[in-house]
Amino acid sequence: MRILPESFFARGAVEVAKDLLGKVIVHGDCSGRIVEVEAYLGMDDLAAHASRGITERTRVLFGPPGRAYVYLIYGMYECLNFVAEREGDPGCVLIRALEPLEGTGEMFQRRPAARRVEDLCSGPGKLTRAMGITRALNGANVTVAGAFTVRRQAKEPAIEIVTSARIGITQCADWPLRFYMAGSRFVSGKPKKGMQ
DNA sequence: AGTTCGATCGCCT
DNA sequence: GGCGATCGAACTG
Repeated sequence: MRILPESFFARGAVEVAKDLLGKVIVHGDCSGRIVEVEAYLGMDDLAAHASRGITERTRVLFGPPGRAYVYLIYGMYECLNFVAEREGDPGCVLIRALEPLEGTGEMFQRRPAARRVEDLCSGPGKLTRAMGITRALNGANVTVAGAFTVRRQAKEPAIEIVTSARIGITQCADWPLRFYMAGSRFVSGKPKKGMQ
């Protein structure tokens, strides 16, 4: 698998978000295929942290692309984003769900509440816990060889992308910036019968 | 210095 | 389908 270069991330957040579907996040011995993402834009997107301007927390969003933006939500969960756009231009992609590939034993140890593989990484807070991704990785460059990277498989299966509104926000709630793989059992949400 | 509330999850009904 | 847990960032005075 090849590491995605910085140029992959140096594009519009929506484009990067859609193209990240099917790519593989590797952290240590664990890896997972991205099946659900959300795009967060710049100043006009009031749901995006970057819309409030540069602060200690959001600084990495205004830096070079291909960096991890990891922050704490609700006092207990971490969320993983990858910075998009060119340096100085904010925009990022929130990773919402993964299909676990390698290291599932380690993932179950970190998330004893998960009963099935489908529950391991089916949400932004779940996947960071399962993969062992914390704020210590905030600002990390994922485009260079190391323990934390995003990769492209040699043979990428064709995927169908479904678009919807983003989840759990109040501002700009109707913007169609959530993307997920059609038919995947690993996306977040309720285990209802029928599709989402 | 104090307050508000959030890009969530898991347990309960 | 509702709600409690739990804490840091950002904003107010």
